[in-house]
Amino acid sequence: MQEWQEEVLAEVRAGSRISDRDIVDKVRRAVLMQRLPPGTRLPEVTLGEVFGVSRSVVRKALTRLASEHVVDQRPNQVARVRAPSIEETRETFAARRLVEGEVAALLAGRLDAASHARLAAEARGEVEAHGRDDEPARIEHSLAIHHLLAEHSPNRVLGAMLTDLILRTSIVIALYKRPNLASCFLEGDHAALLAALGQGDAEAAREGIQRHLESLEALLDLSPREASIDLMAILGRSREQA
Amino acid sequence: MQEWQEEVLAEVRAGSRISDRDIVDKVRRAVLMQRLPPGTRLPEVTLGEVFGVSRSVVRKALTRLASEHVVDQRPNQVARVRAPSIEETRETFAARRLVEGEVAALLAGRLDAASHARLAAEARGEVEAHGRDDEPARIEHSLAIHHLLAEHSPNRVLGAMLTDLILRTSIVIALYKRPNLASCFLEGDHAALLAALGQGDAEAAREGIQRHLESLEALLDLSPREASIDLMAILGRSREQA
DNA sequence: AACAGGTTCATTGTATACAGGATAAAGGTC
DNA sequence: GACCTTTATCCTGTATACAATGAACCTGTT
Repeated sequence: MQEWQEEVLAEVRAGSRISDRDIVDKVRRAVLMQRLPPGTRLPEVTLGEVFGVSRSVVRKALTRLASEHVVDQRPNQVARVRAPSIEETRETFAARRLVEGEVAALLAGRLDAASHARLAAEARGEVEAHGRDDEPARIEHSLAIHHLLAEHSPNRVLGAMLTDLILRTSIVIALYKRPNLASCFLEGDHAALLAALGQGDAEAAREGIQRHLESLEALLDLSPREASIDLMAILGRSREQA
Repeated sequence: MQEWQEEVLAEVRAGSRISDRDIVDKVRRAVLMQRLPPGTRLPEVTLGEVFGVSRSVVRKALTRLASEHVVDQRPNQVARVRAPSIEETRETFAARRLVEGEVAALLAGRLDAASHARLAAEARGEVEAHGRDDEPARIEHSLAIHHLLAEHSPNRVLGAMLTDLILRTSIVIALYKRPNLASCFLEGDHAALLAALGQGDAEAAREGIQRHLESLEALLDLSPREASIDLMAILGRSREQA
């Protein structure tokens, strides 16, 4: 809670106006980048001081983050960064396969040239970043691809659901990535997907997405943690004072 | 805004403690029952007086309702009951077909006896209520069936998404139901679904759900409204003083 | 040394006050 | 009479104060 306060404070001094949406964005991003590990306490006053606003604004932001499944907000208790279980991780991936597969199928053959070019550019950017061993940049490009799919979904309801699922899977990927793994890059997956989209082959696009997500999930370490996590959650101390 | 205030006030006097969740429940229910038609203004102070709490609690409730897509909350403007467009209605139904179909497929053959019995009882209750021409009761039973599916979904993430979609489709059904139609009852659909679930036939269950939802959507009047709704939304007055 | 009890502190829940923005009504102009 | 401007009112945005709950800690006992 000490180091990142300073980081955010710096960002705050640069930008002048702070609203609840800014707080949501910054916290979401910090969770995604693992600067705020799961279980981190997020007291309202502290956050208020960090962002230079009062508790009212922070409270609204926290409620929103809770509805995005980023933080856990329980009555009379400090909000904490959520730690999705292994089971929930599997379920989130399954849900995303279903939804993103459908979105890709709907999108097949219906992408305008500009959007397709934009997607292709991001895909190129991803392989290039991977070549440079620049994993953060690679992740940005990869996320951009999937977010573009969500944005352009002909079905906006599914698109919004997909946006949520992309965030949630990103969080659990960061959480459960095998530590020895340098990158979660799956060579050619995105290119193949774009090809299927361009050719208008809906089923190929759907299966391309689904296989891609299955491979991604397989890269994670989802072996049961000998109930250590459960014990932590139940009698848990010893994580927040670090 | 006058009549339902009294109703709610009565309910409030009965139950003693009021929290934001109670407000969410009551407003959600009122919207579902069309006691709060789309576009209804929901000022924070008024709601506060109705429920006997201050704006803080009301604000939290409204934010939650907004995240449930029940109300529209825009900066510096009064919250209003949301009026989903015809296009969004179609998209919501499509999303629900996808998600509920998958949930049904996952659930096929995996329902314990008690849950199956509960579902069967609700289905019987529905036909019985329909026989009595008691549409509100029929709706309750029908909703109970679908909510049970969502609750028992092996994939809890999909289950939560389904709960949200059930609410949203219920709202648009109330909104776009053909006025001459007495009931949205589809004879045998639920029974057939239960049979497929009991036999463990995943694909039959999925298709049963999907056909059921398609029939439901077909019962609605989703013909374009000659842009009258759009004009209303854009230059709109003249709806709230009623 | 382990445990039960009570006490203190940290943190959230709720209400209220004031400031700013949006809407609606009144007044003035063409 | 229609249109623009001005003003008044309503309503939300934000901050702050007080109450209430929960967690940590300290103490006294066995």
